[in-house]
Amino acid sequence: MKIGELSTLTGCSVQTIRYYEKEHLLPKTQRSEGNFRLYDDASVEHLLFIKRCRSLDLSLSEIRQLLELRYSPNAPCDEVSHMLSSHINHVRARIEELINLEDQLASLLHSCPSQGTVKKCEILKNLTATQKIMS
Amino acid sequence: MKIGELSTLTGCSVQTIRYYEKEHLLPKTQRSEGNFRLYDDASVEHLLFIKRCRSLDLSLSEIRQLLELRYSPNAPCDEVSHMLSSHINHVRARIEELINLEDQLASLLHSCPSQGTVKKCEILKNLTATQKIMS
DNA sequence: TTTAAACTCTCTAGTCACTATAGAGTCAAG
DNA sequence: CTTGACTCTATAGTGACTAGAGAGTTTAAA
Repeated sequence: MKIGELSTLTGCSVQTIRYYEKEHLLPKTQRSEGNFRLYDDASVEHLLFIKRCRSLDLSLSEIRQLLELRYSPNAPCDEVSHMLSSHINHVRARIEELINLEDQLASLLHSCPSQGTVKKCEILKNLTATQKIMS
Repeated sequence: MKIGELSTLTGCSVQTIRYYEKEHLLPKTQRSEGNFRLYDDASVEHLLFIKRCRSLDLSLSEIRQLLELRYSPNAPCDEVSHMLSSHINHVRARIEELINLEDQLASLLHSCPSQGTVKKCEILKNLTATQKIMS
């Protein structure tokens, strides 16, 4: 199959597929006479693996490592879980940050009744004056 | 004061300050005879405002808008709270996404005892075979 | 007075994971 | 035989910086 079909089968855009090839996440394929990339079922599989990893927010370089492991059947598998658990730690840390942010933003929003003019806006005052926000 | 002092006073790097100027978040300053940027207390204030907004994850273009409002004392202040509440919605949506992600990653991690080799690794199998992860 | 260190200047390129475009070539149907 | 859909490569843009080169300026010590 050509790149367009791979694209519709996997839901990755054509440009993204070419980009993955350039980044060595996909191996270079055979080409047709007219220099079109040719793919097979294994390519679909391979690309879907990448897509699932991306949907878990793994970086391309993490995925590259996973792909290497995937094709090294006798490697110890704890590398895989190690990577995943460090990744989950990042995610958890980011969640903490965002929840904190949400609190700050909510306090800031409550601090101003949103009537009147900017001159008296408590939000802008709070952004100007202090790191702490009074709610 | 020169840019280095502004940098230490605000905790923004020198490059970042110059970048903000280029992006019109900071006005162009006076220059010394030797072409060094010269700042005053108002600059510190201004930059700290930007920094606080960044710490709330507001984008530079959102901050540009806030700065405009800040210097338009008679503008209605609900633009400010409107921007903030749409921002908080983004933050909340992102938190939802990340919590979902965390669940998926945790299931994936649990699916493999992390002993043995890649060949039998349930994590890789789950990443390969299906979108759903068995825990 | 010299000179060395520390600071500043502009300009350019790199980061990440794409996305968008230009301009050219290939292929299948009408 | 031409139109339209597809594909190719190469380049530039996104956001918010960060890093570096290479040059000029200022300040302090020798």
